[in-house]
Amino acid sequence: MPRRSDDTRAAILAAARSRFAADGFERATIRAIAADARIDPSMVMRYYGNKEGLFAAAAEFDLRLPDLREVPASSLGERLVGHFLVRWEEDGTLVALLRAAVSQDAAVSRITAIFAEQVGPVVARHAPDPAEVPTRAGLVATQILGFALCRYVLRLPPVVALDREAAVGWLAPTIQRYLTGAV
Amino acid sequence: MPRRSDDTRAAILAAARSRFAADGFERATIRAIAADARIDPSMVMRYYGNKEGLFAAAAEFDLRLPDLREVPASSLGERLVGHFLVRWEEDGTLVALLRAAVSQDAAVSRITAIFAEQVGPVVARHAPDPAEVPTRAGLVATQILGFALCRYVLRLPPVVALDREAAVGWLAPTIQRYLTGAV
DNA sequence: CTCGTTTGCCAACAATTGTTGACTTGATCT
DNA sequence: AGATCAAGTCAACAATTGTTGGCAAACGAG
Repeated sequence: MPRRSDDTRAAILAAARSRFAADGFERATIRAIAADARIDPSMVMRYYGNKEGLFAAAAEFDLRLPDLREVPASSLGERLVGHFLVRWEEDGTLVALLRAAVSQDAAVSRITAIFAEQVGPVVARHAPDPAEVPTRAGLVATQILGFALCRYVLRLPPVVALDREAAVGWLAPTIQRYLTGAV
Repeated sequence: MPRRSDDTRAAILAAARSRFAADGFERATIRAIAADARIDPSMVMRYYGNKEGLFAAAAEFDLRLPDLREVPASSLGERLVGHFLVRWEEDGTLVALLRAAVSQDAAVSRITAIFAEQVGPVVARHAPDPAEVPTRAGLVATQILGFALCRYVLRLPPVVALDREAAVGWLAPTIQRYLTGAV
């Protein structure tokens, strides 16, 4: 059932995502988030319990990986990298997670879970050997998260300068090999 | 000339590196660092000015990349990845830099500088086209930093589980292609 | 309308933080 | 020995933080 405070809750969540993404967990203060949402800081506590609860709510995230069963195995890397790039840019949540992860165990668990539960199955469907699935998913994480780190958090100039096409061109073969390449 | 306080200064720096690496910039408090070094917090201020000054001193870092001019171009990736892994594990400074980078502009500049000044020349010596050097160095950064992030900061289980040999086996071809591969 | 519940704001608390200044100890040099 | 200066200790400040409880207004059910 819809509550009268749903707008406020949503405003808090949106402000929290943006602040967490921009400043990380500790530097994003509840007072700043509340100011962005134009409400009193105490409302945040009422609706989300405490700062960690707010983060947990703001860090809810679905990669929305498409169904790749009909995609030829050889263009898997390309499709995956393309999807990641789009998803990363349209939703700041992943950046918030990444920024918070360095000091927030909850964020680490969330990232771990995302790669295990959402990327894992895709890998499982195409990896040569089931025993290698976690390793391959982990390797995919190293390249995808590393690219996101350099592009959206560190903002290394040459990595920021890459357009989407070039980024896919460089990263896709890497992901492809981590998914299906020989050990 | 050696000062009588050199031992104290070194103890502060060591404690700072370890705390920054373990907790990140904001959660590593001066009080905790001083306690580790068994001195008064005010000594930190006296010798390093403020917290940022302490971090700047603690984040001094040299990759110590070996001279790779005589290495055959084809085993460049392998040598580089191996060196990175060793360096990363013997010195916590890089992890401290990585952890601090999400909220500390100084750390970002330092990482940017390290890759531009220390990795850049290696790339320059082997890249087909000089114009591509920054891009290629940036790509190397995405994979190397991504691996370090997943292994030492996030501690993703499958990435932690890789032994050095396996890690080199997986990453070396990626780095090799970013260094010398076709665009 | 009336009552209870929800929503919101205000002020304040306790803890922690980086940082500062005054004071004491100890070594070094004349 | 006495003077000088670095090295170290102690206590406190000012600001910021997450968090709490009380109170006023708005709403919805009866």
